[in-house]
Amino acid sequence: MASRKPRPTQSGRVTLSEIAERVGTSSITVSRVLNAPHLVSEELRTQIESVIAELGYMPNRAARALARARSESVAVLIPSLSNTVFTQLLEGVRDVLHAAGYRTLIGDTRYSPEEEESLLRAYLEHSPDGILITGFDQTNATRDLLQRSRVPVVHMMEMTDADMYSVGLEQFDAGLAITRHLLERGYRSIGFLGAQLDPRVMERLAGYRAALHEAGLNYPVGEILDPTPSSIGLGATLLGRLLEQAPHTDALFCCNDDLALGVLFECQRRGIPVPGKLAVAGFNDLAAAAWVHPTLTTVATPRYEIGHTAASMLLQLMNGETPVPAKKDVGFSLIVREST
Amino acid sequence: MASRKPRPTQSGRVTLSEIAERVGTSSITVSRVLNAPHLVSEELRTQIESVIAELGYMPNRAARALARARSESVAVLIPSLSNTVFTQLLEGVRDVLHAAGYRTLIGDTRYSPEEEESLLRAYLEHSPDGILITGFDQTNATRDLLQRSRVPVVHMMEMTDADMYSVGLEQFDAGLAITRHLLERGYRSIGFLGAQLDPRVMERLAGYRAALHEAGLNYPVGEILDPTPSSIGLGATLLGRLLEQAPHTDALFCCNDDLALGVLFECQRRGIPVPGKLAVAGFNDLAAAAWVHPTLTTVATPRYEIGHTAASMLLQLMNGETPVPAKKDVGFSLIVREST
DNA sequence: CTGTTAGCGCATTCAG
DNA sequence: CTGAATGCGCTAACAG
Repeated sequence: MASRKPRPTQSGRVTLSEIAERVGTSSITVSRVLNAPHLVSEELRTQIESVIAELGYMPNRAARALARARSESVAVLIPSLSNTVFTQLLEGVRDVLHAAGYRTLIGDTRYSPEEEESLLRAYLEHSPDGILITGFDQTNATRDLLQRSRVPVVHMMEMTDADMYSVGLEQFDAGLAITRHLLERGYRSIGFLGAQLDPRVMERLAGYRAALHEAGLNYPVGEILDPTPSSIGLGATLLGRLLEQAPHTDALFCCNDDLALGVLFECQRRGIPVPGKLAVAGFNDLAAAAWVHPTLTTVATPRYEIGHTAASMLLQLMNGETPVPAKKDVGFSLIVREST
Repeated sequence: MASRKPRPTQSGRVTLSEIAERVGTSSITVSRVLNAPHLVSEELRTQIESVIAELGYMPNRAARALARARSESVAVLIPSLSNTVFTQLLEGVRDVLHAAGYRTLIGDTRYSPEEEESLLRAYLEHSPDGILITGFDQTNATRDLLQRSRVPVVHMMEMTDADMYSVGLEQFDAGLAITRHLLERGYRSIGFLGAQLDPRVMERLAGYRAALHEAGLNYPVGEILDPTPSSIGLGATLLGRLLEQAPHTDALFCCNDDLALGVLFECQRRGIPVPGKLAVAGFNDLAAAAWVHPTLTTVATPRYEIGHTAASMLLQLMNGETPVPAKKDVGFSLIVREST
């Protein structure tokens, strides 16, 4: 009767039931050896284990995910892979999640909320068990997708008042702190160099302005804002722009260390003494900051810890627990070096 | 008769058959709208499409992968995520593979063949349709896994004589070229700073030695090899070691720009004129090289292009085509700047 | 402790 | 152009 052609054996890979057949048992028992070995008798277990080893059996995650409605994967969305700030964060994430048996699906949004939305849409098809996402600057559609997916989400890098799980630091306070430091050092014409202009940079800018304001100052001519991605080269360029626009600037807060390094290099090239003629501060405390000449004053941000903590919080959520507190502030520290 | 409790509806997500039911058709037709829309009548199609949009249907990749025995994902194994050399390579990979509808599973091996093996084992469970891997320094077990999986593989970064698909450059030749450049500039006591000591560094070292040899020279006292991961700080440290061990060194080839930058900074600190007293060359042409003072002579390596080309080659293999040639040499270029 | 039954969501095969 | 039947590989639920 049945005249249909069977599909060719698909993957060619060894399956649970092939192992079962070899041993003379059922596939569910083999499955148990893998997932709950204490439920299988010593004898059968060792027998099955040896066949598994012999045949080089390798479980099929797609089948498991389908049957269990859990993928054991986590989507991680960061703005950029070529910025070590985020790759260090990823290391913290990876260390926690891999130890717990999860895979990470890494997505680079290129600092674009639209790209983030599109990546999220793609990754949701994989039914991630959890999501780590950078900041709070999501499109409405992204927020909607997150909500309707009912997948636990932890936001990284910033703090918020909203009712969301998050691990980060107060970017505003950090901008405030480093600007206050410059004020304490006696600088008065303090400029600001900003690039990329993502939400964290804008918060630092707001902190900078607030610090000037509380000192009874303001210095709008010293603010250079450029939406281009940050780079050392851009730092050099923007210094040029600043010196034309506000030649009397005596100190400069750069929104990140890349810009600050570019500024330092350009100062060397132009023979501008740092900090004698111009003090320079950065943000993030990248590896070069401690070695460049003069060494760079900056704000150290605990990226690894953010990733680690956020991933731990997500683990709790994926286990059905409720992390307390829901928001963790990992803080920052002012690193005063030679450049100021 | 049937008294078993049905499983609770698993994911809660909208499925093909729910959409089919709403429209009054079968799930296979809905599937066709997604995968082969030209096979469905205009009328049914628009009707189905609107229900898909209305319900926010999202395909389940696990189910699709299981049914098609294809995951539409590619595993990418690189030594380090915190080295921009590899993140730029990943950008090339990503641009090609995402455009072709593939997801990338990124694995950071920490320069360890054993870690690489363990990651590969984990990722093979996802049935990747292809694999991109760095270099040729795999464990025997890794080679075996790759072979038996029958998944297409492309190796990145280096060249080989073996019969494998690969995209890279002759690390030996690059080391040779930059050392020849130093020789042409008249330097004779040319040292070598190496860290990490991965296969690519060792090839560059071999190229360096060959160049000295063909000039009738050798300078073993000027070779500093340290298995520690590269960093700017390590460059500074190793310079100190070199100056003790071989104070008459007049030029230095650092196995990468991180070390070279550390050397340059430390020279500034110690008041050693570059290139007056010591010429310095790096490798990779990282962003800082063109801006540091003095600007750094180095070898530019086309990382993005390697990733892009390797991914394109892998696409061909996954489509059942045979890439010709099987090995692509993307070359390198000597960038001569102020430091030599 | 072990096995049977059923089904996860989708796509291939073949028959209309 | 559309649909029914079937199975991908695995595991939850239940019954022995």
